[in-house]
Amino acid sequence: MTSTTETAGSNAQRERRRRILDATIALADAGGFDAVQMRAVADNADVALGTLYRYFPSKIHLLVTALGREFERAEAQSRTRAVPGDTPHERVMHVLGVTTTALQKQPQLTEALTRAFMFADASVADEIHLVGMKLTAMITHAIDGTDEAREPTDEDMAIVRVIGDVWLSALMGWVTGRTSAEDVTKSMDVAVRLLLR
Amino acid sequence: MTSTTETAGSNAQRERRRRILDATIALADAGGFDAVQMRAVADNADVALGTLYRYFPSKIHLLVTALGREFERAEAQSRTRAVPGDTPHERVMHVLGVTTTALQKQPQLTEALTRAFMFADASVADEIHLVGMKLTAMITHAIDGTDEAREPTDEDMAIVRVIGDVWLSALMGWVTGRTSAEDVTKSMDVAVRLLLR
DNA sequence: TCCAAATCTAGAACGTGTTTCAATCATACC
DNA sequence: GGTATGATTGAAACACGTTCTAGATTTGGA
Repeated sequence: MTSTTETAGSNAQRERRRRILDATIALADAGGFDAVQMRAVADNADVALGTLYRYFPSKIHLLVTALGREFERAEAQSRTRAVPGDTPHERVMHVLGVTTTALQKQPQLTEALTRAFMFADASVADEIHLVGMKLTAMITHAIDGTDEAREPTDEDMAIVRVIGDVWLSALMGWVTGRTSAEDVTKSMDVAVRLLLR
Repeated sequence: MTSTTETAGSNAQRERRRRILDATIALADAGGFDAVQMRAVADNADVALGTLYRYFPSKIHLLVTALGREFERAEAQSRTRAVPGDTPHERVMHVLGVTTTALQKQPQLTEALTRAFMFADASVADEIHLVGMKLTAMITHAIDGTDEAREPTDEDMAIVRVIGDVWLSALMGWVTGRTSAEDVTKSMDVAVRLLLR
């Protein structure tokens, strides 16, 4: 579960890394993507600018790594409980609804992390992949419900990927201020209905 | 068909606007998003930097407007011919395949325009909306085939939107170098199969 | 034709992501 | 303890999007 980068290095280095990511989340939560300024992150984390760049080679790496840490938390928590709902549609919509509500409560943070995710290039592929895995794990868990033993079929996985794509597009519309939070829920509902029938 | 902004102003102004958009496309085609530098666009279009900003308030506006112009061309052309294929699935995949192939031939241009599209905020909503309409028009046309008279149902429109979302996500993966062009076609095929059954 | 207003130009200047560098500090090994 | 190696610091510098300004040019109406 814990990846190499999170445990590598001395105690002091792990502490620095944690302070940097904490400062990133705090700044993002307060003011969104634009407020996550590298000098501000360095100051708040009590490291020099050069050190920040030694840990994270770009603002995008920094934000996507922070996103990965948050997603890890969310997915770990979701894994502990069965998802309520009688049908796959209900269960998937429940997970997406809970997630969307959580994101709505921290719109600036969501904006910062989503923008970084969308802008990330190939050099961030590993972190992106981690986030994608967590998301598909959450949705797959919802489709299967309590039937833990059931192995997801190829069809299931394809559906989950499409749902993830629609979710990302909807989120993009929301964080860029072009659609409302209800629109996100609505388009997810339509997509899930079309796919899980 | 022609919007206000495209025909407004004097001849000289329309010429300037055209030169600016031409320079934008040329730079994007040659070097992608990063190569579209505002000073370079202004130089190549033979206008002052301040004039460029008077015509387009930001780099994102500039690129999204250029994308709109390209899409307008593509959609106008697609409207002239019936889409080959016997089923909606075949026709949609044909349109998406042709489009993906065209994008592959100009990867830098695609990268520049897609990145701008993804980064655009609410202030670019009008231009974004135009692009979205052109895309859904193309896909709807493909679903209906030669049956021009048929009015698209709500279900059709919902399906088209989901396809558009998946397409955008796939494109994002491709332009950021995380997936291959075949992956784009493959995920489109899976999504279309799931939706048009 | 002439004038006022709008537009255009050239260039300086600012903010923020990123790079670089010399000096200092910490760590591991002898 | 002493030292080599690497990490950290502080600060300067650069790149590019964006803003601003003062003067030249164009335009549209009297």
